[in-house]
Amino acid sequence: MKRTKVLHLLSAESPIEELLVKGWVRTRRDAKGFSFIEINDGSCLANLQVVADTTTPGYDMVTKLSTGSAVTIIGELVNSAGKGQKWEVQARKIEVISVAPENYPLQKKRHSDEFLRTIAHLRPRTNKYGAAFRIRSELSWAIHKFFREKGFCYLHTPILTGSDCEGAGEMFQVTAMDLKNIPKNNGRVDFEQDFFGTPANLTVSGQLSAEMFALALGEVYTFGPTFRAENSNTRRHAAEFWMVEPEMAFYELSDNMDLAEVFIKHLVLHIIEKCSEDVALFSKFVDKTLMTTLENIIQNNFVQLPYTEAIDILLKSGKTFEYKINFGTDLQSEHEKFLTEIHFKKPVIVYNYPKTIKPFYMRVNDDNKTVAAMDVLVPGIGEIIGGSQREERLDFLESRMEELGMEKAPYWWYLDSRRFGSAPHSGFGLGFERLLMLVTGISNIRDVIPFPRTPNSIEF
RNA sequence: UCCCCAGUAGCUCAGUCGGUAGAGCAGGAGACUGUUAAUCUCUUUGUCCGCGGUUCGAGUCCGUGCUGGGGAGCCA
Repeated sequence: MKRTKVLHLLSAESPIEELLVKGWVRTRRDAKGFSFIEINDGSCLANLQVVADTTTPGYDMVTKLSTGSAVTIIGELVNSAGKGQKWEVQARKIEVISVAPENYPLQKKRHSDEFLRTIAHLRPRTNKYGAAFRIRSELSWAIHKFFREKGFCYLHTPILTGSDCEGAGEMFQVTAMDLKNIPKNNGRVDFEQDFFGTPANLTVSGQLSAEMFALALGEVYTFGPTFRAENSNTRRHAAEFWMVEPEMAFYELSDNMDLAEVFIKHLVLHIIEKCSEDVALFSKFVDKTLMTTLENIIQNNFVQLPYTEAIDILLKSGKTFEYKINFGTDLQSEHEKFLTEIHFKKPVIVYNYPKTIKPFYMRVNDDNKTVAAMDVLVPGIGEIIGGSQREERLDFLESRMEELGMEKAPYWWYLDSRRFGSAPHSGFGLGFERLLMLVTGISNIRDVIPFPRTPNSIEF
């Protein structure tokens, strides 16, 4: 007999005479002569209630079924005689696959997120984390679906990179050298003897590679792991996270901003529709304002606000900020919060930042003071997307690199794209985990990553 | 890296003025019931984070280290 999943049983249209279901025991309630066993197999949030009585083959083992035990049930799907569920399984045979002993760490009660992080290998067995990781999966699929329907190519950019100054933060160095016996030349590390013959790092962004493919395939996106060796200790940062980076030929900044908005709205709507049961758990137990927040994102136009106007609003707010704001300073958390949570109360796209605080590849505007950059800020999370129109003019790009004291030689291939058939193009990077935090209301990035990596933490 | 807070039973926590520790849940035993994180009775469990100090006496006060959390910076 073929195994049926709990998800399908609970959404059955009619009774089923014989079925096979396997899963893990969430809880067991004994009555005189029979027991209720709740089974979860991960296919959905809800448990399946199984009723077994003393005549059921295997019943002698039922009383030993503890939370976490794995079982096989053969039985019949019938309308439940009790309240609280439509269907239940009347067991005909129960086989115990394994019994979880009394020291099984997950109990039938609420555990703190901090404790569950210490048992990250077991926490997906809880309602909350099961829901979070089902949503993570669905959100990944939704991203691919969105781009596929728009005719984007999915691009795999390298994880290992020889570029060491992409300006996106501290990088993890990668080497095949014996660290206990590093080859030296005149007292310096001799990278010529390393695997690639030159220093190598883990990628901090696939953008520069993606630009090359956008200028060939038109519209591309990457979706993969990204690494930052920043010593960041916050609930919004991880050393290893996933980033979505679309890159589009012939897109100008406004096209870029419009895509970012449509993208986020599409994904939020998708999750509300496809994961309603899991989302309901989060809005009930994790963040009571979640549905309001998500509706707000779907229904309202994002504010598109030039950086200079953002500065004006902040200056005229009458609020005293810890960090003084004026043209040329970057927006701090407190400023982003003010704009998204107090002033506009919805997502805000700030664009045209001073070129002094943005990287070399962003397109310089006609005022020669600002660049065509844009950051999407959302209430509660802050920056979720950072992007720009890229500088497609070779002379502008080279003089920017010179201004910043960058060595041009390693970028020969990047500059080549501006020599041969250069064209306006734009793109952005979206922090996948931050989007997950947004749609679940989970406030710590460590709780939306299966096995999170943060400073001093690489267990599991 | 900086600032703040916390660390007590397997888990979540309480512990007054400094006098050698307690509850709920979990575990164990029993009762009862188409039960819903079932209920009721009985019951086991402690390196009070480590080290040092003050004191007749420290879970409690002081110093220090470690771990965790929140905020800031860096950023997605």
